[in-house]
Amino acid sequence: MNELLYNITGRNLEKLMLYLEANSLFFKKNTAILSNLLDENVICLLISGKVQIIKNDFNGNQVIMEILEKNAIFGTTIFGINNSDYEIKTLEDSKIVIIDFNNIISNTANTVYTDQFLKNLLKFTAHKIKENNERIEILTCKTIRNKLLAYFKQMAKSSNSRVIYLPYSLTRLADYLAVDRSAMSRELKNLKDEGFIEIKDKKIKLKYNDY
Amino acid sequence: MNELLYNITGRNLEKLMLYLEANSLFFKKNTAILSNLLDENVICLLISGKVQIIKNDFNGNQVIMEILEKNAIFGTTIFGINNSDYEIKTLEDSKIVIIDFNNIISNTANTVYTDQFLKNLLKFTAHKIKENNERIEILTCKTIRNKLLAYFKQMAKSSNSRVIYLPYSLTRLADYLAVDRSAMSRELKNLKDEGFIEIKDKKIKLKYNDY
DNA sequence: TTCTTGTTGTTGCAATTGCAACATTTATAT
DNA sequence: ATATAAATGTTGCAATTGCAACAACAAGAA
Repeated sequence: MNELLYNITGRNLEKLMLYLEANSLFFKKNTAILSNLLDENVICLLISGKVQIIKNDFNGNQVIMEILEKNAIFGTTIFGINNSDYEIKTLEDSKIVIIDFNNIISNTANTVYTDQFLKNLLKFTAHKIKENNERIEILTCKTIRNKLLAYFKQMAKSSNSRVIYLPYSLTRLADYLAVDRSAMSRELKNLKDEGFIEIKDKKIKLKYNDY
Repeated sequence: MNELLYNITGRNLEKLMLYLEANSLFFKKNTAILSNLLDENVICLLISGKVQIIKNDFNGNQVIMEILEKNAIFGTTIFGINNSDYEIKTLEDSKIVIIDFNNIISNTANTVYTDQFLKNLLKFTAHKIKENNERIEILTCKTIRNKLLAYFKQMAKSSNSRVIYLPYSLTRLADYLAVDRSAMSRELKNLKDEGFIEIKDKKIKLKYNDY
């Protein structure tokens, strides 16, 4: 179940979709979607299938930003897909519900289900803000070492442990930190050699105190 | 009027505050606030006065992150004030309304005024996400030049013009881009010398085509 | 298995950057 | 008006980084 539809079922769900003028669309595999909506302000629920977000950087090469699975939530303006540098494409046949953000804000229904939907969405946006702020905190560090340490600090805090597990590959971590992978690899080695951390696969143990 | 209270007045406003268990607190000038709430999830409305957000960086020096005026909205977890590195302090006698985010999400009132409040807050969070995404887009550029160009591009897009006006000082711009001020100054000079831009005070004219 | 694709570690080198320091100018407060 | 604080421009230099290239390895598909 999509988190935006938490606690909304059956007849209420139907009424909600009607009220928000939600469009349920079906896209074939490898279809570009939203290309005509990039200047709108829409929220999309991926009901089934798989979708990827691609960015065309200024050199002309395409970078895969994210791959979204069932129940993912994505969108345009408010979710970072600002402009024509981006492309959204299905990787599999996909069913997507598209909702205009303005319909959410301007509806005057004030029913149990619209209320629940607003709360669900608010929870989602609040979480998104937290994620973004955490990344910004890291990205504003001036050196790769400090970026890594800031990242470790956040991970340690959220898991409440000085042993942390990388949720994805080092290659993707380098993307997340917005640094060169090989330079990050070098810096990880330095931290290891200097005794600050121990790494084994995706497990990192912090050996300093003030993390 | 605070934007979170848009379209909520009089008796409804009173009822809303009651329902959300909002606390209206008064703080003397130069008082640390929220220090006991940093692990909670609260939203604060600055009704009157002035407040600053300070970050203690790892070198021990304090950086003023933001100065907030009347009607500002700030908070803890969901608004980036994650941990003990931050301090929030009044610069003047200030009146602040504090609302627990959980009370917003979990209330079951479903009235005209709670509904309006949810929409107002949602609008605010959506805007915040957009701002954050824009900044992240800039911060992930690998060189100062590319950061500047990405920033210019966004400014040009939002003002729909290739003449843009910096909303704040170059010193603060350097902070926003998370680069050294003097290095940024050097790069601005390069862009100027190479004929890509013209700068006069806070006015920048973009002289290249694919912005 | 074999092929393909993606991840990781490593290193030399050139380019970029942060840092420190200083002079000027501009803004703000008294 | 004068003093104080903040913003800007500039530069040398050392440190950090991105980039390119390659080898080794792992994972997954055919």
